Amino acid sequence: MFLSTSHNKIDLKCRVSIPASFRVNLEKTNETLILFKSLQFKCIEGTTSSRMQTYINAIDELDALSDDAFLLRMMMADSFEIKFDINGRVVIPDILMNFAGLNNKAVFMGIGGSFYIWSPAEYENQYLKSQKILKEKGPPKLFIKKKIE
Amino acid sequence: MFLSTSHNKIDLKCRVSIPASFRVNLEKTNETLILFKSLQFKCIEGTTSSRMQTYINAIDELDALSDDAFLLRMMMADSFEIKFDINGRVVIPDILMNFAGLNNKAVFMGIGGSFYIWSPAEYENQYLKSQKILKEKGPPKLFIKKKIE
DNA sequence: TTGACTACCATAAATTCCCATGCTATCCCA
DNA sequence: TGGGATAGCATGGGAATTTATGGTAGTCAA
Repeated sequence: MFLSTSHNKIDLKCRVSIPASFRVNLEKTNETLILFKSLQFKCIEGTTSSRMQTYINAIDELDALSDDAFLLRMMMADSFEIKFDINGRVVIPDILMNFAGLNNKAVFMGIGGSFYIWSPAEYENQYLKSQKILKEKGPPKLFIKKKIE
Repeated sequence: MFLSTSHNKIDLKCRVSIPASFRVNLEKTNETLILFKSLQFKCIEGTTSSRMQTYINAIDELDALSDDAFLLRMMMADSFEIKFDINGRVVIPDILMNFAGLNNKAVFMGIGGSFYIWSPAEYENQYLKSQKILKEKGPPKLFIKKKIE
């Protein structure tokens, strides 16, 4: 489970500390870290090797010529298997730095099965957007249902 | 089940004792504690890891582009897996301290499957509000029905 | 031989762990 | 039934560990 949010610094070598709780989550299951371009947002998505494998398997299930299959393959193409240094830091590939508009700060946002890496500005946007939706539409249906039961 | 209310002190390190009865409830089922921003109130909500896992699983079931999925992911980002010290104390993350307006006192309020942590002032507000509704509208229908049966 | 990349070392700050203390509720026996 | 012993809980403090981050030396390829 990837949870919580934290703001870490990216140095001149594009190195950044992965939050300790995320690292523990990976080590616990002996998984490697995969980083790739988010399909929905201007951010990097990080996940476990095994979860990535399920995406790959999903492609085989799809119509090989479908748009979905096409998109998933493009996603794979910009995926990177990432190694940690002894202090729990990783180097973010240039392609991903540019894609997410990252510079010298990264916001790590755990979302359960994976996590996002945002630029501070983009993170702020998304956070405000969520507050707006919450105000206008209220909490998710699922959440309300579960609570009453 | 989390029941009853208690007032505990938050020290300078943002540590606070979780009421013993809540702790027993977690230990009994070997669950870890998750704290997150309430979606409805200006307070922290506490729940079990397994309950949080059901929300996470739900995200995969939802339309990934929907508002509900978006809000649930944001909820994960504002959730923290919390460890106890040997005395049953936890550290409340800064983000949650600020969100709930907590300072040096916390009111724990069990509500069944989860519990709330309020600032004393906010708790007082909510309590008065509930008393007012009770006076004007009487007890909830659900409650009356249960009692008669 | 220069530039990029990797592996490792160093350090300050933050966090965690554990021991100690005081309080309160409970128990037990005279 | 009263009063002291006991156990569990809430809280304070400080030592030990971990984390985030800066830096350097070694390595490989162009």
